[in-house]
Amino acid sequence: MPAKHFSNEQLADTFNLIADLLEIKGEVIYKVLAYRKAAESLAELNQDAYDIWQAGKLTDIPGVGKAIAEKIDELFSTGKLGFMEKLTAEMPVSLAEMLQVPDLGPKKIGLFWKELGITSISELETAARAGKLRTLPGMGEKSEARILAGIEAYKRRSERIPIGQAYPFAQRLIASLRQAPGVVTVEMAGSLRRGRITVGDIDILAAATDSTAIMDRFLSDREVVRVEGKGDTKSSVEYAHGLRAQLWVHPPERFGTAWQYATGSKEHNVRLRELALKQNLSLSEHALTRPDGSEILCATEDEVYAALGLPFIPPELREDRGEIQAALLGKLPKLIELQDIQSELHAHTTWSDGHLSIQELAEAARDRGRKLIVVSDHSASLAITGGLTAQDVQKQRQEIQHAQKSLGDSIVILQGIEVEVRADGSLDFPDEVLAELDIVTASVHTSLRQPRQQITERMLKAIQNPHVDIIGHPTGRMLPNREGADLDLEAVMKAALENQVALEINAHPARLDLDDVNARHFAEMGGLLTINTDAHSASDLDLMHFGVTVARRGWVEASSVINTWKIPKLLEWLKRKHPHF
DNA sequence: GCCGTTTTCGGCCCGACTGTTTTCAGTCG
Repeated sequence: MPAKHFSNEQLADTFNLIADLLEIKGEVIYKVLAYRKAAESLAELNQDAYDIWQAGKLTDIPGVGKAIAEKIDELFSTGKLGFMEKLTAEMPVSLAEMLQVPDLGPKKIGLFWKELGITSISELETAARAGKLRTLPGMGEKSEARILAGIEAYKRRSERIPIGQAYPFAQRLIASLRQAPGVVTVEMAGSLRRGRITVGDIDILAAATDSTAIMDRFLSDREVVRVEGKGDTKSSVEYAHGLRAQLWVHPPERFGTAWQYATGSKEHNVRLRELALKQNLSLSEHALTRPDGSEILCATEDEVYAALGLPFIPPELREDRGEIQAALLGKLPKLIELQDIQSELHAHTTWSDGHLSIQELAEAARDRGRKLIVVSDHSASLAITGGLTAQDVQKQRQEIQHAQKSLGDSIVILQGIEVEVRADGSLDFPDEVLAELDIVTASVHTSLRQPRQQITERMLKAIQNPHVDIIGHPTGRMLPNREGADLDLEAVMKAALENQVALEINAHPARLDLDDVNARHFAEMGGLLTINTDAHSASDLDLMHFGVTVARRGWVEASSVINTWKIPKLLEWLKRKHPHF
């Protein structure tokens, strides 16, 4: 049977588009939600929907029932979808994009389309400027102006902000808000607190008995370019570059429910509310409410979860990926913490493109509590970094010994390398040199666009080298714009497991590679991970928490991460490929 | 359109803010 392949992502896009169009058309909302749920579920799937289709098990996918399974079947069998063709004959697809405009929703898009024939954002802008919108029912001058402001905001708005930018910005904002009089607590919430790699906006939650002072401070910040909304309990603003933030203020005795609510994810909160309803409790940001209207107030999140019979669920797990079920069964993982990190196994010095000498790097690592640091400069073929040749290794060894003598037993310095995996899968150094080094990280920096099979085989070849300990930033992605290599990660993980190679979670916020989902999968296979900053300067060493957050989002425990191990255990592990230990 | 340890039919999470309205609809998170 001729069959066309669609990725899970493509299927999800299709059903999301159907949902958007149906919603604008005015279809009952639960049908729309059903399509969105199916799309979400497909996007999150860690298995190819095509394989599930071939096995005839589409309806095993959560949110996929008879009707949606038939549509997936039609897509795979014929490459087309009659339902979609009929829908797009009825209404232009460009209507769906209008949903991206803030303060513009499906109802108004439907109204403008049916009454004025408006089908795109630019047509909407023209009509608004001509004052045509205000004449419609439910519309007025203010609504028209609000839509124009929304269109302006949409044009300014960038994509989601990388965590590396949003996090420091949020920290400064919170530090400022904490100075407002009468404020008890100010905390990060939303996707930033959950550690998503990109965030749509910054969510902040404050506890105060009177919200006036902190709201004023929030709204009058000199970096604010637009106030999107303001109230006693909730306000939102936009800063330059399209970055947005919102602030909720609740009384201290209700801070627990409020923080839980503001942290999300939305899907986690829906599951939690469903669980509450089964216990005859209604959960909101204000309280848990019994049927008679009496309230259970929670000042902490612990109390919220405890009231529902659950242990505390760490924010990084709150993505509706099985965490509530695991909590009910008492099977939540004991997540790795920043304090568990003993060693930094990936850092650069002036021997390649780093900014610090070996001694300075070791001191900086020691000052941050590390017990061991690996000097892992680039190898020579990555010419732009001025990397090491095999001949440089001995000279560098001497400098390391010198630094070790000077620093005594305050920190252990090992000699490693970030050896380049060449385009053909061979490594930049001969095996004898790799064996002599203390630890070897192999990384891909070039020819990342090789076809899937070629780059996968190249990676497998590197993993099978008898002296490779770690694969650095496995996919080579750069956030937010450069996609990683088209690797068969399943095959890479299997080979890494067989060859006792650890996969890196690179903690630099531009990489965060492996990602959370794959780190979880590999750890569940029994694989070993390592979390490293890839530091090129002293301050880079402070980025470790981003990598730990990725691991936590991947349900990873400290025992799976080799640089949490005590030094003797780590050295014992290295011995298997570096006999001199 | 999906789903079921209260249901195969009748539900499907909860509240703030805004604007257009005199009690509510739309949007957002």
